[in-house]
Amino acid sequence: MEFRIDRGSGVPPYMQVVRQVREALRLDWLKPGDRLPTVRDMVKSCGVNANTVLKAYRELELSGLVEARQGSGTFIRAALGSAPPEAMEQLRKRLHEWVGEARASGLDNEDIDALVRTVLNDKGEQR
Amino acid sequence: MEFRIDRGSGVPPYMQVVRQVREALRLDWLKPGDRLPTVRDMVKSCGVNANTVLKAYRELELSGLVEARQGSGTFIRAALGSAPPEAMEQLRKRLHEWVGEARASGLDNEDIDALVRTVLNDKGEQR
DNA sequence: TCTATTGTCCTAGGTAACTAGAACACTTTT
DNA sequence: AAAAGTGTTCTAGTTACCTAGGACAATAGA
Repeated sequence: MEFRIDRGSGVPPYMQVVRQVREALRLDWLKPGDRLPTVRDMVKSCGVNANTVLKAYRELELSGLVEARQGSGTFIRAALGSAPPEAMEQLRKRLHEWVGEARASGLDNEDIDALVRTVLNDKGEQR
Repeated sequence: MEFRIDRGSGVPPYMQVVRQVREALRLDWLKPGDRLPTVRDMVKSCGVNANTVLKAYRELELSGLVEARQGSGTFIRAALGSAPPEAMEQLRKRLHEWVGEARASGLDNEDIDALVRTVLNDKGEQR
């Protein structure tokens, strides 16, 4: 599990860590029992302060997703996988194709992001 | 043009305004000559400070997207549309279908967001 | 037992961003 | 000419978050 902290995005680093862990959980990249990087590892690899990492891990712990064991590490506690792997793969494949078409039409990542957001909002408000 | 400021997302309000304007430009919701909401309108509708709006508008002006005319308003100057409207509609339609399937598989907005991000990153790194 | 590793806590300081309130300059409308 | 609306500037204060550095507590392994 590697973390990428994007300074300048405006999103607080500790929040980026939280999101990336949740994201990995949703995609089944992390499973119960897995150990997250050490606080000190994170400090070295991401250049953030120990307190920042701690804040992120604590927030994850409060929401019940991880469990911190002093002296041993921080471990995944719950799963977030929301669909069976086969369905996930199918969806991923089709999305991949769609992105290919979008790129062929001249859209860049930001264009695609904007489009996705509006479609999600449309659908979201129809509930 | 309506703006929604999400406090608690960690993203500075002024940046959210900038992004939403750029997003509207990308989707052809805003075109050259259109006038953005008044600074004072934004203050009322979004509950942010005039300085915050000003900062957002100034950033947009520095990038050449809008033009501020003292006494009259802030106007769109350039277009950002990256694909012809027909292609855009086609892409939107197909994406809409895909989102429908994803929802049917049990994914929520955050799941979908995570999936989109990874696919974009995959493709992005293959360049 | 001893040592290294790990999570945790504390204090102090700094920066970016937002808020509040007032005033000024220019344009448009009446 | 006058009034209303608009962008702009300024100062002061507040808050959230990050940084730095050190120290403590519990666990795992030699």
